[in-house]
Amino acid sequence: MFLQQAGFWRTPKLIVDAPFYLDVTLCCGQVFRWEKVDDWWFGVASDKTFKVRQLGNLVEFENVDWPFVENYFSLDMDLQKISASINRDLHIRKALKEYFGLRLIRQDPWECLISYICATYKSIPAIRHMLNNMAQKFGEKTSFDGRTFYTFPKPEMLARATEQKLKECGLGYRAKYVLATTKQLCEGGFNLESLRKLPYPEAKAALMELPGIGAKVADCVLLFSLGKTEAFPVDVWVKRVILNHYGDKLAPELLQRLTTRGSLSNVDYRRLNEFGRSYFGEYAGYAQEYLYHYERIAI
DNA sequence: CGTGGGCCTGTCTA
DNA sequence: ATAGACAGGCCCA
Repeated sequence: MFLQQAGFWRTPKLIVDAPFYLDVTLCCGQVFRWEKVDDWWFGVASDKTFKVRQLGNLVEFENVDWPFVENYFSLDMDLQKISASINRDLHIRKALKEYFGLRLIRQDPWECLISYICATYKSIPAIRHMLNNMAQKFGEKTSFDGRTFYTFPKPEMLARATEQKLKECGLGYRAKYVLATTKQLCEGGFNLESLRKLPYPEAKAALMELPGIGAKVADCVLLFSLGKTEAFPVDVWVKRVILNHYGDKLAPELLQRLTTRGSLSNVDYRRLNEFGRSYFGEYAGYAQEYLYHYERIAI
């Protein structure tokens, strides 16, 4: 992965011998709590507070070791192979070319789950706001590099919250879903990690049993934290991508409904999801992320 | 079993 | 300024 290590021991500098585009990876909407100060990104992941930056193919980081960084940014995945696998048409080819090096982050499943319950019907700045409020109220305070951070609250901590307290974090109607799901994870026999072993459809069905988790949230959790690269979340942006660039690959009737109706029905979600997975294959989730980001930036 | 309407509230635009 | 629309959907009737 890296060819050489040099420099001051506290700040390892690694020449990464694999395509990696840090800024896009952290900006493309998969994670919400990273913060850029000058050219350093500061973040908390699984109770580790660290910073990372990229200068060309030189990646520097502090307060964390290389194996963690490599795993977190899934730099062990062969992006050339993935790219070749999803490179099915001219449109995605442009997205791949523009943002090559965008990586799917391996998030903590618990944090990912709560984050995406909160993400429903909200804009990214608002999601960030909610999650930071929750971390500040229920997480642990840490300090690093002269700055203050809060870890994402553990399930036991959040289980002690009340619906009112969560609403004060700006969650609105999502508060009761977060609380109910948290309690099921703490008390009930629901084990998030065990979903890794299940095939995609079964893991998805299991997630959708939890309060506040529909098909879209389940797909996000599976893709971003449980290693299901074939998951293909369909949000308003992906719907736009499909309408604008893949309409000719859909049934005319479906295309007609999508253009006339605003919101996506459960059935139409499933159809778009199935389209994405069958069209792009086992790495459909990577295709989704490149297309999503490309469409958002193009506005 | 498929569909339509309501929903908390932070942000952004006019 | 202040209202109004919209936001990475989910649940229930």
